[in-house]
Amino acid sequence: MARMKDSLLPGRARPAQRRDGQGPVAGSGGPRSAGTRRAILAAARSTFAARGYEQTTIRAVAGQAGIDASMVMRYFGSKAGLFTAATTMDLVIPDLAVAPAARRGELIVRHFVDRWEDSSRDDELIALLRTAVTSEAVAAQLQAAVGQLITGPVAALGDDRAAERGALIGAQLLGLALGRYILRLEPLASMAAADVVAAVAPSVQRYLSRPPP
Amino acid sequence: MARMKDSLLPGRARPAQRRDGQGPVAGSGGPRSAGTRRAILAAARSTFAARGYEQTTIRAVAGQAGIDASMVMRYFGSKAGLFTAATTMDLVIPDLAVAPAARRGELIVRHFVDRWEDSSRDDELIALLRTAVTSEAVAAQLQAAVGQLITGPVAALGDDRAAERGALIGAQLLGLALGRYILRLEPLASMAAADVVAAVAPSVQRYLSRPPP
DNA sequence: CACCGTTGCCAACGCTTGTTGGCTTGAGCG
DNA sequence: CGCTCAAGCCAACAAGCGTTGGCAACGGTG
Repeated sequence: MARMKDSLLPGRARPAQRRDGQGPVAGSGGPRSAGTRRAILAAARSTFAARGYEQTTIRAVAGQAGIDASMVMRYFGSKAGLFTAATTMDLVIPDLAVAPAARRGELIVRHFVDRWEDSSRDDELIALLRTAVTSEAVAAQLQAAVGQLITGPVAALGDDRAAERGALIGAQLLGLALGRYILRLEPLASMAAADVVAAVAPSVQRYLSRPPP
Repeated sequence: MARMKDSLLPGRARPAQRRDGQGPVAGSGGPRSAGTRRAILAAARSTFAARGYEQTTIRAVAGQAGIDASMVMRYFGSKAGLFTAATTMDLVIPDLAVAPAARRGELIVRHFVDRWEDSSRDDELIALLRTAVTSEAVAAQLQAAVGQLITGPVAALGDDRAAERGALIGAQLLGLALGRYILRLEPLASMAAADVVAAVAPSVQRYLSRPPP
């Protein structure tokens, strides 16, 4: 089998599987050693976030985790499996109904900016965004995340056109993340989080409430 | 010299230069054969846009241009040189002063959306965006583009805080391009261009005119 | 103690990539 | 015709990559 251009695209479901039928499957959640597993995942998250998918090498992740590259393979089956395991976001879905209608835009923006500012966690979003841009499979993953995290709550308010509003809000928020955390557009990158929220929230508020065209 | 992880970062200024002192330098604009040169550039633009920098191989570009990979090297010196030559945007800077103040947001959004919809040209932006996300050098290139195309015209209106307004508008527009053309968030990706302009323009208008925090 | 599964490392395989140098072809010109 | 020079192709190189299989150390259980 060996290297097949390592495309991260579907069709490479589970190539690893040891030849002896028994033993835990490496790909999903084989509990080999919880400590090492966490070390690998932490190293993978930060490296994927810092360098993107293609420029991240399994050897580098292994080195940062203090183990050998073949260990990463045994734990996660493949580079694509490692990426998947490292970027399964724990979805904290905002509940828009708790805020008055006029402040829901601010609630959304604050929710995401606060999350991203916590640098121990925003690695996942950065890694996902860096990779989605060149991988259709990961792009689909991000589409789904936008659907669940944004369009979903909007639809839960009973809004028709929730899909359109969700996509517009998603584009605004992804642009914000791109400009602030990846491209580091100044002065956006060094503004205080509260100022960013204050600047962007009204736009999101308008996407939430504007009448259909 | 050979392969040095092909990082696209600075420091690899001009490695090509034939050993005989004469002859046109390959890197910048050597007029070897105008037709072939254009064919390579067109193939490079579409491939870089479609697959991103790392997943684009010189062999693929050469194949699409109907020539050999070594020809690409002789024309452009290196993969990084090819990318640079393929993504030098011809800046068409919008003049905001021609529109009344209340319609300048619409003017900006329409300017960029119209440009991107012309698929023969938006390849450059897509390629640039796909690559900027994983290359600091190209990210700097995009920063400069935002400065010239957005912050510049805003500043030309005599606005203080132009930098802040420009960065916010840039983030909104880049998010729009990301969602519509790269991630293809629905229904944003299939909306009519005019509807997109109508939806996003008021946000840009507000970034242009909102009072400081 | 003997057995066995786990954890880990080491060395290699096979493949792709950017890049180089030499060869062939063909047109222009004395 | 014979020479030159650009344009092009072919074959190879060196390196890095994901991935694999075998082997050493160790800890628990009979």
